[in-house]
Amino acid sequence: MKDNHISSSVIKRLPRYYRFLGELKKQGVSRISSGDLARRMNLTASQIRQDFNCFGGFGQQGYGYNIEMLYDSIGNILDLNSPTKAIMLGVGKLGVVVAENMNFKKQGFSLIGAFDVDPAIIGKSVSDLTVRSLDELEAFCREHKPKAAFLCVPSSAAPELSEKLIELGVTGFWNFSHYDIAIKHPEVSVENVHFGDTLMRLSYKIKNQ
Amino acid sequence: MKDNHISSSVIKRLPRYYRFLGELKKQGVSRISSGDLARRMNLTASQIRQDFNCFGGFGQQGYGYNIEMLYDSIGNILDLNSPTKAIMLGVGKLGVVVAENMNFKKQGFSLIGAFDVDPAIIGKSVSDLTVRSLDELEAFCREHKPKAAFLCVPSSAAPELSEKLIELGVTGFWNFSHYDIAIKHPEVSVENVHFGDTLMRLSYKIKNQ
DNA sequence: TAGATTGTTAATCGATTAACAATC
DNA sequence: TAGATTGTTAATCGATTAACAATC
Repeated sequence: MKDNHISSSVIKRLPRYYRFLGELKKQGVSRISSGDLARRMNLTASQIRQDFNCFGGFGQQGYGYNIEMLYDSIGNILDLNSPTKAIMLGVGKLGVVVAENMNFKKQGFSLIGAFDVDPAIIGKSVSDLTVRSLDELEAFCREHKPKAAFLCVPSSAAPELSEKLIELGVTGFWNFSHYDIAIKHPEVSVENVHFGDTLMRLSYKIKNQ
Repeated sequence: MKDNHISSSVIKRLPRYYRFLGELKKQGVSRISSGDLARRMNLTASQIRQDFNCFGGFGQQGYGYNIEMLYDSIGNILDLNSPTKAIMLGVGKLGVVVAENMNFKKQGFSLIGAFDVDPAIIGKSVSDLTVRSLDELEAFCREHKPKAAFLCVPSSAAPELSEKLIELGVTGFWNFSHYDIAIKHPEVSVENVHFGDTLMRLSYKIKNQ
């Protein structure tokens, strides 16, 4: 498993491969050819072989790929097996839904804290955690050193908060706000979840289909 | 505004341009150069000029771009000004949060109905609508002809439901489930919102940053 | 006019697809 | 062995960047 520079186009596709292979594994399928997988996923066999080759030769000529090995291997590349400590900032309705509907463990994270500024929310419990006051953030981070932050706060609160989190050692953001963290801080990792953007794209597609 | 084939890479960037320009407009800025916008958005000036040129020459040499014209023009390309009728399927916690936190009007949609199978949910009101039983779906669609569906149901319910919706005239899906609608139906438009995929990518990025 | 900045062409870079020899 | 399917190289395609003449 040589992970020495996998292109970002390949990385974007990995979670989808991971889901499809996980599904096949669950169904008890043990091997699959690039052609068969291509048909199921609506890709070309060529692309699948190129992609899978980035991280070591798990295929076997004349036979195909071993699903379990491939699945585990993608999981390792995505680092899903050594949970990254994460905290949630902003536990409004969105935060609660996100916290309670995700299986963070399966996706490489462990949620170890949740923070809010609203006295009506502080003290509530969310997915086995008690929501803390934002005042406790600094002490908490110095003690537990979370590496990731799930940002479910309003955009207006995001600039100051992200600044503080970076100072406290956070290096990755799962960002639901519209504030663009990466512009001031190209050194941290950011995954934006922008519902509105996807809706606007859908609007375009429907009109132009 | 010649919309005769804008590449999909450009389309993906349009919502972000739209947000940044909307912000500038709100701040009362009336013009901007590609260089200045590039700095703010972390893009190259060249790319911005190429992108904006796809849909007509709104720039002026020696001066820059008129923000209001550009903003409106992108809004028109994305078709945000003639709302597409949409219905929501599945009004669990996620559905409620989505329905109540989005400003659909601003993003080109009008939510005209919401459906669920759970008797405990049917009858509740969500964002000015009363949740209906799924039994009413067919009659409702024949009468109101929604073109878009927001799919907030479990993945297991998605295949059958999407099939039915397509029969009833839906041509666009905002899909929160993991079921891959596009494979069986390449003719419909789909925007997937896959939280888990973005989390896995974040996991990779944090590890490899 | 001089300076600034676009529109657009050409050059570069990267990603996808096609092809086929290697090999299980 | 014969058939299937990979690994990998080469060809194609598309997207991004660079450069500069056009022009406000």
